[in-house]
Parts: sequence; C-alpha cells; structure tokens
Amino acid sequence: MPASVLDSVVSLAKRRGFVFPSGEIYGGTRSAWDYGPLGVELKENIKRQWWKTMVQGRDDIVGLDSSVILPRQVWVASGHVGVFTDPLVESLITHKRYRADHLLEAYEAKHGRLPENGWDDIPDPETGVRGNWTEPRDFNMMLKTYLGPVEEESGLHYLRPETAQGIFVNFANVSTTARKKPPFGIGQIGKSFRNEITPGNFIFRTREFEQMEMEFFVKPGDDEQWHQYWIDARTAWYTDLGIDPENLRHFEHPKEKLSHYSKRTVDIEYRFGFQGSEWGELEGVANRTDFDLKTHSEHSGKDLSYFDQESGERWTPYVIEPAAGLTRSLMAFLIDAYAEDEAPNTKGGVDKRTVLRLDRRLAPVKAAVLPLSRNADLSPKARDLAAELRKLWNVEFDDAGQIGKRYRRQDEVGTPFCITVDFDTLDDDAVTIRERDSMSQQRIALDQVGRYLAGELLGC
RNA sequence: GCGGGUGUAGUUCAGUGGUAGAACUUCAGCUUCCCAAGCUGAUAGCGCGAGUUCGAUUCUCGUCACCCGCUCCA
Repeated sequence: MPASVLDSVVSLAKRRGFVFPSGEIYGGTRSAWDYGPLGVELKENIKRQWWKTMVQGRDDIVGLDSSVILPRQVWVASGHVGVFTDPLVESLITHKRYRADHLLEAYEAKHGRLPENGWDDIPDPETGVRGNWTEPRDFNMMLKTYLGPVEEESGLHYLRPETAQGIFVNFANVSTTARKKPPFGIGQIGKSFRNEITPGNFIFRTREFEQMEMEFFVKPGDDEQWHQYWIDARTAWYTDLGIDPENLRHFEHPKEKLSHYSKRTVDIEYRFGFQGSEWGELEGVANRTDFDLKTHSEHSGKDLSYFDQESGERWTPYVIEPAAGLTRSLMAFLIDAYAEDEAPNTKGGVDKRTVLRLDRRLAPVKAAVLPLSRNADLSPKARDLAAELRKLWNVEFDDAGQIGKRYRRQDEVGTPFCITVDFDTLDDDAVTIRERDSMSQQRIALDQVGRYLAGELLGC
C-alpha cells in the first residue's frame, strides 16, 4: 500500500474532524491528539465491538475497570520500576544511544574488571573511540504524579503503563465474586501512559493511549495451546471487522528481545504504510507465564494461586494476554476502509468518489437523512424522520447544498445509508434509501424505515 | 533526548523586507436539485516569542509542533 493512502487518511481525519492536535490553539502538545465528533464515534464503536466479542459474548470472560493510578508497590512488583528505568548514554560521535549497564557489562566481560577511568575507558561500539559519551541519564517510561497536597516521595504514584496490572491485582476479587475458575479471562479497556522517547506517526504512538486488554488465566501446561488460540482469534476479529487479511501478518518476537515477563509474544501487525517501516504493531499476544500472579503474591503477601478441586492440586495460573492498541486499530480501520472509486455524475460521466468502506458496526454515522431540496417543505419531514431514527442510532440530518454533494460527504465518512426525502414523499409517504457500497436504492415507506434499518444494522 | 527536514486560510499550494493570493472546503442565498467541482455573496491565514530594521510573513536567534532516523513499545 503506497504511503499516499496513509497521507490521504491522515488528511481526511483532520479535515472531517476525526482527530485534532491536542491543545492546538496553544501550539499543541507533543504527540497528544483529541478525537473529534466523528473520531469519538468510531473509537466508541471499536470499543463496543471489542467488548461484545471479548467480554459480553463469552461465558468465560468478564469485564473490569481498574484505576489509572495504582500504588507504587504494584509497579515495583510488576518489574516496571526496574525495567522502565534504564540509564542510557549517548555517543557524541554517532548519536546512537546505548544502555549504560550493557556497555559496562561488555567491558567487564572483555577485560575481566570494571574500567579504571570510568566512561573515559568505554569505547564506542561502532567507531571504537573512547570516552565520547554523554552523562548516563535515567529514562523512566512511567509518568509520575504526586497524590496529596504536598509533592513528596510518599505521595509518588505512577500512571499505569499498561492496564494489565489492574487486572492482576484484582484477580482474586474477580474470580471469587464472578465465580470463575481457569480457564477464564478478565477484559479491560482504558487509558495507559508511557513516556515514550519517540512518539509519532500520527496517532500510532502517543504517550497517552488507550488499550483493550484481556488477561486469560489458564492451567500451566495448557498455556501454549491457549496462546495459539488467542493469536488466531484476535486476528480473526480484525478480518471480521473488515481488515483485508493481506494487510495483516504475525511477528514472532525473538527470544532475546522478549519482555521481562514473557515466554513468547506474537504481534499482529498491520500494513500501515509508514515511510520508515511499512508494518506496525496492532496488538501483542503474549504468554506472560505465571510471572505476574507470582510476583504479586510475593510482594503483597496474598496468595494468588488457584486450588484445583478436580485434581486436588494448587497452581499459579499462566496468563495469555492479547493487548490491543485502540487508536492504532482505529487508524488501521480507517486506512483499510479508504477507497477512491468511480461514481456516475449528473452529466452522464463518472467522477472520483472518496468512500470509507467501514464495516457498518464501526461507521460513526449509521444513516443520513437528506431532503432533496429545502423547498416544498421537505426539510421538516426529513427532520422528523431523523429525530425518530436518532433514538436508536447516530443519524445526521443535512439539507445544505446539492444532493450529490451531500451523498459524497457521507461516503467520505463511511455512512452506510443515505435516506432521501423527495417531492414524491409528500404524496406517497415513502423515501429512497441508498446503500453506500452497492449504491443500490430502494423505496421504503416512511413508517418502515426504522424497521428496515434495524434489520440492516443488526449488531451495531 | 540527539541528528536531519518542515511550518502561509479547514485542505492543497502561490508570494513579497513595505503586514498576502488561488483552488477546493465551510457558511448564507438562488436553482422541484437523486450522486461533488452551476450562479451570487460571505467567513477564514503568515505556529509562537524575541532580535536586526524606519518597517518582517520574508533575515537572525530561541521556542513549539509535525515528518524521517537512533531507541522504546499497544
């Protein structure tokens, strides 16, 4: 997919109010974005579909909404305080950055001792020149905040860098109250925060982001099967909602690059068409082993193991985690839905039509009611119809300008149905419903429109 | 954070050391109007700050933001 599609989508998103730079009137804040009227609808629809598929649609998964702010100890236990605080140095020659501890370890491995003159002895791995380093600096990926009126160490809290920990610390609460036993899962949608060194690529990487995560607890030994199951299930979720399988692929994390908690991680990647690397991660499906529950058991003193009545064994569940980035998938859905095709015009020729072929379930606007003309009292009738339909769906009313233009405007944002109130409506009390993709039209009685749409928009 | 690039209406682009023009968009009106690019009119901009200068959107510096790379990850 050429980069121009990505550019077109970004431009469309800005032009039609899906996404705005955050705090734009003050110059903006780095890599923070606000979602406009259409963007928030799309975002909510994606969330709703995820929730339906992952939580409500399954007997073995329940939902949770845990807080963004968690005690510092949670992050010490999870390993995030340690892992996310890497002292880094930068080469003054190549401007590449290295982890300070890695360079020191390498030196020690080679010489059998620590350098006598500190950083003056450490060579640049590329050029071999010694001592050209910046001071080691801590890069903590977690955003800090201070609770309480005084900014002091005891009030130090972190904003969560992943929603998962809120699930782990509630594992016992949920499994008891919801009366669930492994294999079962807990799903959660919410914001997470990371001090990314390099955010960018529009809404692809931001410091404040929204995750759709599910932690699935299974018996040790069953974990690898379940892992594969969720990789497949999650991939199918995207294709079911309209993503072209050609634009999806799996990326197996190399063993040496796995996160501190992971045994195996497979990313579901989408062909975004970025300039640097075409593919980008949509969702990571990780086998987190029993790392999280064990570490929280140790640090909190609360036993989070599970007693299996059937076998009489006690074990700590393994965790399979499909963690999806909400706004990334929003971007992927937009890119995949974007199309420019040809449509007939008034003069008997053909024109270019920009159309978002979004799945109906994701479309921000489900239907638009368009009176053919402002004259002859068509607008009031159309307004009434729109008001009626709005009780069930997000419906727009538009009577400005030419009818053809209004169709195109709706196509551009993926509205599946355009309902036209015309002059005949005054006599026959019927309207024309035009479908976005097929451009087919049907005449439906006014009092049947709601029923018709209900059938077409099932599951929305 | 470091290096490179960029910054003119909502969008895409012009342009000048004497404070800017177009197209499309948007809005209002006209056209009994069924698939944008008919007619009339209107709204709207030099990212922000400082310096040089009689005067800066234009030159300089800083800053902010965006894009590319290092790195990190949903």
